[in-house]
Amino acid sequence: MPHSPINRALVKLLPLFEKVSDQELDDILASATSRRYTAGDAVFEQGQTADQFFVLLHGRLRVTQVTPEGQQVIVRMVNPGDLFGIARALRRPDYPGTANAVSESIALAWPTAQWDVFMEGHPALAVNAMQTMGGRLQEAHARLREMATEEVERRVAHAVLRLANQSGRKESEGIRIDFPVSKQDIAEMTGTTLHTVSRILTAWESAGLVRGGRQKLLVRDPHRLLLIGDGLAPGHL
Amino acid sequence: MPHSPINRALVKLLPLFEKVSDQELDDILASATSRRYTAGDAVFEQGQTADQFFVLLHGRLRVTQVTPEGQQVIVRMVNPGDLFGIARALRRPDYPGTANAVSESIALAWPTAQWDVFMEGHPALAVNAMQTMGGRLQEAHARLREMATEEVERRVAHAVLRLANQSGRKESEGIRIDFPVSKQDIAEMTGTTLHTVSRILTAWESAGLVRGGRQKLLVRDPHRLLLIGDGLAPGHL
DNA sequence: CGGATTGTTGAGGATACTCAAGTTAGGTGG
DNA sequence: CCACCTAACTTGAGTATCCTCAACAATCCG
Repeated sequence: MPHSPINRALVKLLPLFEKVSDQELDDILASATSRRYTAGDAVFEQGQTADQFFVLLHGRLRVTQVTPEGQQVIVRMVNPGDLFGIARALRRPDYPGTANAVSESIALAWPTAQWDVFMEGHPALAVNAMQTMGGRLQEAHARLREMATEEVERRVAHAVLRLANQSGRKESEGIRIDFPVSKQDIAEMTGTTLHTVSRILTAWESAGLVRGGRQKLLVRDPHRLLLIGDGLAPGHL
Repeated sequence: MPHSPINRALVKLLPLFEKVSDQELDDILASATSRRYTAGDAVFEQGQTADQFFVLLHGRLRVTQVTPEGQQVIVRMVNPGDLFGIARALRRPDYPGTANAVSESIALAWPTAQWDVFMEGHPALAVNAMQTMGGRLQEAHARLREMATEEVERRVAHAVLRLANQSGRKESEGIRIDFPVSKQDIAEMTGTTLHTVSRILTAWESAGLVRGGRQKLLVRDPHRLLLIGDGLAPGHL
């Protein structure tokens, strides 16, 4: 599969490549390889030497970190168009987390050495990459603020809304999270246990806010969920 | 005070300007102004239009965010050499937090409009700035992981160690945090209350790990603190 | 049709918060 | 220089949230 020629049209519209000329883009794509991953596959693992960085074209990835004690934390979800595995930009020799495909995924990969070349040679790309990191930093701070100040139910509400915004697809009955999410996953995003998540979601389901199922999630009433997230709706009746 | 000529030697050694030529540096400094802040002063406030970005030359700043409910969270401490207030890099029109001097401080300031000019015109600077953001992102993730998985005492241990590493000065008896830190501050860094911090620190003081005082903190035994942080030493007894 | 993964629900208990005094330290003005 | 005032801190008691432990049910997959 590697070294198949990559179609410029596929990536031209990604925000990451905004204001990058066709000429530059061809140059950039020349050193890329395309890879396919099936659900469950690891794109890279925590601690491994960071010899590549990636852009996700299709699918979803879950990036996790494992604590020394073996507890897992979900750092973020990678959505199509996202840059990931950019350990090099952090001047790290290894990947700080593990990236797993949660559904069938396709990514472009470049050798790490290309990073600095791209950054120095394509200022527009550098600005876009910086913006990507900025967005990620803001999300991390938002989550920190939540973890520091909010009770579990509100954190779960925010996590679910974030999933709906980033990876939701509108359906007749609400917003569907269009990849498999387990209660354990939500627990690892919010710093709680799957038990607590289960209790909260069943309560919400009774209230008609969401509809769950085995690794399925449909948000029926985002507005009321937002109220819960902001502490303006009951919760602990 | 503004528009006094700025000495190149003062900033030449900062990591941010590594590999930036003298020529470029002069160009960059030409549009900078230098400002002084006394303890307590706000450099900028949350929500304010981000018309400048800064580099701290001397002193310490505390960057906080306030939740809609009025709870404060300390996002980070700014140390000499650090870039801060770079809302522009995040494509934000306003500052996402408030920066207060905790001790006498001096900073360089540039108009926001210069940001893109610098990034496009000085690739070395762009790479360094990206690295700065990368470091910050890693710290945010580390804190997230802590908040998600660790109990309060361990989080406090990590926060204190982080302060010691970033802003500590070696003394005969240990590592002194060389600016005023209150228990409230530590609480706002770790997502707990000043009461709990007080209880933990007095316990540590009895054990000879630290020595406290009104807004004072001296780490006497970083090694044992690290053990507590990693969950390898008692704590709750 | 088993086996495994995922999810549900209950009971009990611990961590850490809230509420409530009170104490100490530092700065300020008389 | 001392008295006072405030901000920072200490400490105790009661309690709520949420975790742990435990058993069981449902769903998916081969």
